[in-house]
Amino acid sequence: MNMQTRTPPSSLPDNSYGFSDRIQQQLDHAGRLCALQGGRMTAQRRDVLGLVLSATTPVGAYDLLEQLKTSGRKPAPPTIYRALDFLLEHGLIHRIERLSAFVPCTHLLHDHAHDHSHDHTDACLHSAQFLICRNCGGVTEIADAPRVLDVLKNICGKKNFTMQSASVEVEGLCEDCTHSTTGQKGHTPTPN
Amino acid sequence: MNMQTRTPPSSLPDNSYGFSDRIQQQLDHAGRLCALQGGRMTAQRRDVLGLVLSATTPVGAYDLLEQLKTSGRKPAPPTIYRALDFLLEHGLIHRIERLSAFVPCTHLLHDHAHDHSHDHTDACLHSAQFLICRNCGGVTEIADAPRVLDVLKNICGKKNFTMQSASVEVEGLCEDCTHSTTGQKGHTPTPN
DNA sequence: AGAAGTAATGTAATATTATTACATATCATT
DNA sequence: AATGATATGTAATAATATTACATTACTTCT
Repeated sequence: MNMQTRTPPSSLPDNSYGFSDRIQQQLDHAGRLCALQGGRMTAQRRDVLGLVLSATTPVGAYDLLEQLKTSGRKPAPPTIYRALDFLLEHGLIHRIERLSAFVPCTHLLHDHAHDHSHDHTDACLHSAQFLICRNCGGVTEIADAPRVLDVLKNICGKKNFTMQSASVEVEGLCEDCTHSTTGQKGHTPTPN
Repeated sequence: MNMQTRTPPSSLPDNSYGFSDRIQQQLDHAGRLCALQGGRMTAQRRDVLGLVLSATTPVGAYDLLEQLKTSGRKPAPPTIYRALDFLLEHGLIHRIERLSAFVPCTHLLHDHAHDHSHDHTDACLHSAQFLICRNCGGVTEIADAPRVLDVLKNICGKKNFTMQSASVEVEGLCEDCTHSTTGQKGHTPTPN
């Protein structure tokens, strides 16, 4: 292996990055979700997901690459892209096309008291809607808007188009940035 | 200048590429539209738009670059990106984020017997919806689906999000490709 | 027409994002 | 332990996009 990093050895599962308890819970939940789909949540993938979960705004692949380097690994682009592909395929993250960057699926971010795995899979796999703020860079997933997807399904039905995935990206100014006159990156986007 | 190309000098407006009559009409219409917005439709921009109009599937920036080289010019990337930016800003083309490629705005493709300029500007500027076929590469703009945009506006209203632009991209199989069992790129996408 | 200012284009270099191809290692099962 | 499948390492390169600065062309004003 190559685990002679500065991070102290831990009995917890693979916490090379000192992820917060909350994020570790999310990671555990993600692990369960992808196990259900027959996927293997390796340490590498877990770390990448953890980094995406830790960010307050979408993260680029090469950003992640840099961050991964601070651990004991020396990853190259394919490493990160493979991890991202895996996470995308299992609906754990989404790609924001307009930013070439990645965010966690919102379902991972909320409470996991009950088993919402079915909801998650149904709703998130390869489809998502986002509000992207041009000022603060914050991105909000609008998972509570099934209507959008319904309308799209309807249209596709009429046109005999077989929908496999869909993305909706709205760019503009979030509530906070709309009201701030400063024109500066005036606030921290509401964290995930 | 640099107009010693093989293309014979023409009395028609800048038809370096031998665009069809239909495309020239569309180009003329586009010229009128962007004049209304105070834009200058130069020969370069016209040629780029013509090439986008001529393609049956979305075209990448570097594809266009190659094609432009066959004329008397020796363009570099900024040339093409500037032209594309101009055309985007004036709602004459759209960018398909998932493909990093460009298509003409559907409003240019249909008949221009009457003045739909207002419709065009309202509807196309910075917002569009697409069905993207993974098999044949064809892309259909669904301009007849204001409902999608309405739903989005509604959501943004509730969240106090100021929408500046929106894109909806649905990926899957078009009607023809859904029905063809071949698994091959079995047909030419319905032309623009 | 000539001068001045603005808008557009040319050019070289480089940044950013993503993939290919092939070697090695790890895991799960027998 | 041997096998096959899955995952990761590594080097090279492809594809997409931007920066910074020089030059040219258009427009307007006198």
